[in-house]
Amino acid sequence: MLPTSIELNDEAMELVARRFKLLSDPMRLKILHALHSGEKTVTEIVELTGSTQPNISKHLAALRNGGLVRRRSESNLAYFSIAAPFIFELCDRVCQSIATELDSLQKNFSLQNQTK
Amino acid sequence: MLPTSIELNDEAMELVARRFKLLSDPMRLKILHALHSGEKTVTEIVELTGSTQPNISKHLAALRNGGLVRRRSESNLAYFSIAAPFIFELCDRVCQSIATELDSLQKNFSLQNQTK
DNA sequence: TGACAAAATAACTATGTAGTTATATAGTGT
DNA sequence: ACACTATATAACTACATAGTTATTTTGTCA
Repeated sequence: MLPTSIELNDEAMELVARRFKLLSDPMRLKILHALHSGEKTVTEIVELTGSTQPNISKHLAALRNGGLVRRRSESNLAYFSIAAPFIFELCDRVCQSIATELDSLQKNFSLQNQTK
Repeated sequence: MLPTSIELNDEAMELVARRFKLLSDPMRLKILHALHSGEKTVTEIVELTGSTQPNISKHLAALRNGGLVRRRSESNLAYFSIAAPFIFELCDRVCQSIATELDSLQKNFSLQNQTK
């Protein structure tokens, strides 16, 4: 019987997909963006994102569960911070790809509009 | 009235999130993985992934719509290929982060089991 | 034209999840 | 103990989407 390298692959894909999934929501991206400048309390994040407290708490729980943020308690405040800075590399790379595509769209548009 | 830099930000977050979302599904990752070694027909991808033809066609449409793959017609075959190779950089980076975390888990486990 | 194969699409089901509202928990200061 | 604030959790709604089955479209070849 062959070793199930296919199944191992499936598990790996699952793990990777789950990570990307954490980054595939605009509100979670806003939270991570808010934390880019340093740790923040839940209330601060609520204000920065314009969302509601329960919603932010839930997203923070997901991000924490996925290992992307860290939580620290002080008095009755919860301070959250980035635990996996590499996510910003990912975001930058994606932004770059988007910018490149917009650029070439623009270029094509110009070419189309050139008088020969 | 202030320029709505907040709203622009929201749009950017949407764009980035949508890109990550394409990568947040195991089956789509398997498809992209299958295309890593070169362009493939739909039927070939179906066989490599073990999924069904309609499911693969739908995922391919999503990936194409998101600019990640390209489609080429020849006779009555549809050849798909990678249009945005940078996605492999992203996947590699994520895999790396997972590996690092598994490593440190392993290390912690060893430390716990050390006799003093 | 008719039979066949490849791929796309439609309709449907089932599941996941973002956001809301209401409530519970926990820490602080009086 | 009480009031107050910060955060977490529960229950719910609404919507998106992965996968399935059935059907349609399109090209090839006889």
